[in-house]
Amino acid sequence: MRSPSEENYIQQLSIDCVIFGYHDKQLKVLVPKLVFKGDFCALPGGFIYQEEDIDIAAHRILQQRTGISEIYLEQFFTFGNATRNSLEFINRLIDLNSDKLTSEGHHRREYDWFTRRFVSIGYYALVDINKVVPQKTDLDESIEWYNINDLPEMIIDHNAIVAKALETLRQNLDEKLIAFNLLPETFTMREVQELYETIFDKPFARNNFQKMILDLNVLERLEKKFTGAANKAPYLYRFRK
Amino acid sequence: MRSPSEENYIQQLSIDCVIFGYHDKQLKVLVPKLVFKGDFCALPGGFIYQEEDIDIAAHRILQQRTGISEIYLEQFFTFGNATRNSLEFINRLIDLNSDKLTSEGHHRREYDWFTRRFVSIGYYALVDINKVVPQKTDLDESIEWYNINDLPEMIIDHNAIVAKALETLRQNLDEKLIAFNLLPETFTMREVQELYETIFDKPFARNNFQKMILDLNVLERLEKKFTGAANKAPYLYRFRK
DNA sequence: TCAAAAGTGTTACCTCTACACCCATGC
DNA sequence: GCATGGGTGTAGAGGTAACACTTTTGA
Repeated sequence: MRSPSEENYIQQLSIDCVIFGYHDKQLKVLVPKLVFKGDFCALPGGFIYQEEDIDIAAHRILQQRTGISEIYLEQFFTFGNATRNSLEFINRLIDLNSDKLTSEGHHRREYDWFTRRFVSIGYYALVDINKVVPQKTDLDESIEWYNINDLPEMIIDHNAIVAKALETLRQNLDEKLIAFNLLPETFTMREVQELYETIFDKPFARNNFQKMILDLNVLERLEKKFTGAANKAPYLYRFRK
Repeated sequence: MRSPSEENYIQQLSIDCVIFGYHDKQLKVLVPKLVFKGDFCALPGGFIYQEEDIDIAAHRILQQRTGISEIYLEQFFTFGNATRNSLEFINRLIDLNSDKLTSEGHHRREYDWFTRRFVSIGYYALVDINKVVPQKTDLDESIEWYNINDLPEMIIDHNAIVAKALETLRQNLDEKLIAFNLLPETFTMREVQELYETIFDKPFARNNFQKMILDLNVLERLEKKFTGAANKAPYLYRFRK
């Protein structure tokens, strides 16, 4: 793998992705941790090739990290404060990892590439968490799902980027009917409701919620799902586009 | 004034502004036409200094073109198709203006700067059209307000940028109470209604509209406005933040 | 038979809409 | 007085929220 400074990327422009998943009544975000000492966490991100649409670049980055190609993806905001650079982060990283790194030749170019001020285009993705096998890059020590309320501290403004992504997700959820991207192929009405309650962090009345969702006319009712529990078996539903 | 290629700008990143005004029951957009032969129109735009927030850059560009500094301004989308470059436009411009231009030295650098692929951050502004004195730059032959339904053909994807801006404006209008930025300091209820009808391109019932707007609790009722017409004088209102 | 959870119905309430009416103004 | 446009009131429609009830399931 070549270094960013050797690739034919647009300079000082990056893409950062907030990948939302849902499991166990928790909204989660996929966050890699870098191989370097110091517990540096950063959103999955990347750069844009000279001849590449930004949407395509975002898809490429997403596929790299999740292993799946059909992903719901939406641009939501572009972050461009002048202070958005990795200088502080990179210097601390070098300080803590001086054994592995030298600051000459090749590394010098990398340093110059990474420490400049970047403008970053934010995308959020909604994925079925069961279909994703998180993929590490060479630079990742690990990549994990974190509960959105329990995110690690991330570099630069990445925590703020997640906050803005969540805000946009809430605004778009009803209008664009995108919540189902977070669920598996089939699901019960209770699961939909719990997802909504998690995203909006508030309860919904069960009967009214069911009515509201069914009135959207986007769900197909399938057979019942027998769970073995001592109660009426719920129907399964499938989202139809 | 120095040329863009000589300034310390971020490369391949630009800002384009859709400046909305309102007059005579028409929603208008401020569009400059370039000095060169060939009727080239382009949205007011510019570039971002290395040490400048993108919001500040947008304000700077706006102030340059409108002469006013307190402007309602909002980022709405970032346009980044790989085909977004001015190559075709610049070549046609040079063809048509070969008498004024040479392609050597200084101009060569300019050519290289302008013909690369650009990613552009879109902002829309809402201004009181009476307060604006449109300002030409060195490169503008003219700068004029165009009805949004009667825009000239603009370079690259600028017409599409306006369309997306209008879409966003409609979405944000009610929630963010920003329509009043398009009106003068004081206005009648009829003027507010006509503005809304223009933006949404549909009629509203007069009494219900009044109730809806007053229920927002953001207007202050002032004295009556006697127009000389043979009917009841309407109240003036002021928007209070 | 019972508890738990799913499905459905019903009513009260609020909001939005359409219609109606009255008021001020200048001719 | 009268035409014109502005301001306000009100009943009906439609939608939302709260409550109630029935059904299914396995222990």
